[in-house]
Amino acid sequence: MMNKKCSFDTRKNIAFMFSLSEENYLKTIFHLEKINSGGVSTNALAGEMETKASSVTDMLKKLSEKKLVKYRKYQGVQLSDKGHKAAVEVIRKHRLWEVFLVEKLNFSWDEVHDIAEQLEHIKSEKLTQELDKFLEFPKRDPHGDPIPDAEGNFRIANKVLLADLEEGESGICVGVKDSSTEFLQYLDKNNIALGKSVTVVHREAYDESLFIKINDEDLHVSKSISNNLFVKPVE
Amino acid sequence: MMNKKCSFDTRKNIAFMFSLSEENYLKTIFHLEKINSGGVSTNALAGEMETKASSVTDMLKKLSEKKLVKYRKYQGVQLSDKGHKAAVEVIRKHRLWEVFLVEKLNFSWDEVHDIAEQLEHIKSEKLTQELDKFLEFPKRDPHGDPIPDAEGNFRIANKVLLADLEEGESGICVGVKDSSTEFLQYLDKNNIALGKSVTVVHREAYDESLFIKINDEDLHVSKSISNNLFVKPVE
DNA sequence: AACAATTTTTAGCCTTACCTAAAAATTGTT
DNA sequence: AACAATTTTTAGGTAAGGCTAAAAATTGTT
Ligand SMILES: [Mn+2]
Ligand SMILES: [Mn+2]
Ligand SMILES: [Mn+2]
Ligand SMILES: [Mn+2]
Repeated sequence: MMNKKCSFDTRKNIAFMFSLSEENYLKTIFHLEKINSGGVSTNALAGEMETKASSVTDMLKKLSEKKLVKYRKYQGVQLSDKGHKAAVEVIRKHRLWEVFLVEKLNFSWDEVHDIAEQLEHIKSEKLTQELDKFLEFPKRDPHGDPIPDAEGNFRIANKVLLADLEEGESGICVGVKDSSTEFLQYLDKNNIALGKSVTVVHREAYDESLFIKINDEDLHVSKSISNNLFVKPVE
Repeated sequence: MMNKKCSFDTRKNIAFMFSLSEENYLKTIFHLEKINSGGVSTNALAGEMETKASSVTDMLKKLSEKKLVKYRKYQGVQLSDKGHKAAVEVIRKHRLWEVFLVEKLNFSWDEVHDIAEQLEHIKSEKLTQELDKFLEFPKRDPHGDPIPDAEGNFRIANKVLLADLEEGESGICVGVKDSSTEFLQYLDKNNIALGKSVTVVHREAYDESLFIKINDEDLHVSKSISNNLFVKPVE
């Protein structure tokens, strides 16, 4: 018995199809599939969503009934085409709103994620399209993550972790793996920003820390830093 | 036992204080108080919210416990100072987002309300402030309604219904009472827009329809039109 | 192959925000 | 004042999305 309360989006949009919670699950499954491709586990999902495994199982059954995921008991879950499409749409909105906040409203890159978590659930296809146009179809969000186009296509980037560069190699900072306020503020503090060039001068074998040159200055960064900064290798 | 799920707004904002539903009730009570000042009835609220009186009673108890309203059984409800403040904040956000949609994203005034209904619930004080600044502190939304400032102060306007003008009197269109798509599209179709000057040429006594002059053209409008268009009387 | 550890599911509850039906209070009419 | 009509509240339920604790399935280790 479909509840009415649907004041918006009755017309143009098939949207309001998915609840806020469903959208968050889909998005998280999407992100986890990229890491351990081949079935996302209930526990992994519970960890990422900061909820309990039993709650995840409940939701997976619901998503499965709606044909958004392929789910076999005890065997983990995968997005269906329909689920994939829905997840990408949410990610597209999240990243567009992040660009809006930084480019138009003077937010810094460490302040936008939590607000985008809310804005990504606004239902209006026209809004998303017009926002995209207003922002002049940005290719990447403030953290260097790619923004899928209206058809859901990502342009994938040639990027590696700073940690994976060899001694003597250089790269351009193009993204962050960790978008936490803490990490982003560390980067700000040390004058590391997307677009800047960085060179690995020396790798300390014992702790895998790196001595790097950035902004013509020398900096010593731990593995936990180099492992969260993406660079586009130069040459 | 306060449920955690509060991923956003843990820091700066005391917000996430009110649920989406609570905010909608507060907003609706605010609007109804302006009409029948002196206690909003359960039924009026149920009608406006498209819900049942019993549901309203439930919610009024909750709002009352949270000190957002003054509620005495069978005696209707009034906003407390705290509730008033919360309602105004939601209305401020609603109207700012409407301005954003029209001014920046090429929406027309009949398309923005439903999207603003969603956006008005986004929690971030900084977002509201920056949006206000980005829009250059607009005083009115696309329908002519006043936008409260950050302190919650409305600039009230000198406006009357077109229906209340006498024969021979003129006014400038400054707002609409009915913001429905249908009414706004009627106005568009007949070239009536905010800022335009209108003169009452003749009032038809029988049906209270008006023969008006607008854009140098003659137009005959029914009472249900003249009763939903606000004008600022000239002279 | 057997047992232990871990993961996942089930069963049973809770809260929010709705609902219907019935009871109670208020209001209107004679 | 009495009765009827209307409004409002109460009582009891539902669905979504959480939770805990216990049961079941899978995985790892000997
Ligand atoms: Mn983000
Ligand atoms: Mn989210
Ligand atoms: Mn509106
Ligand atoms: Mn609303």
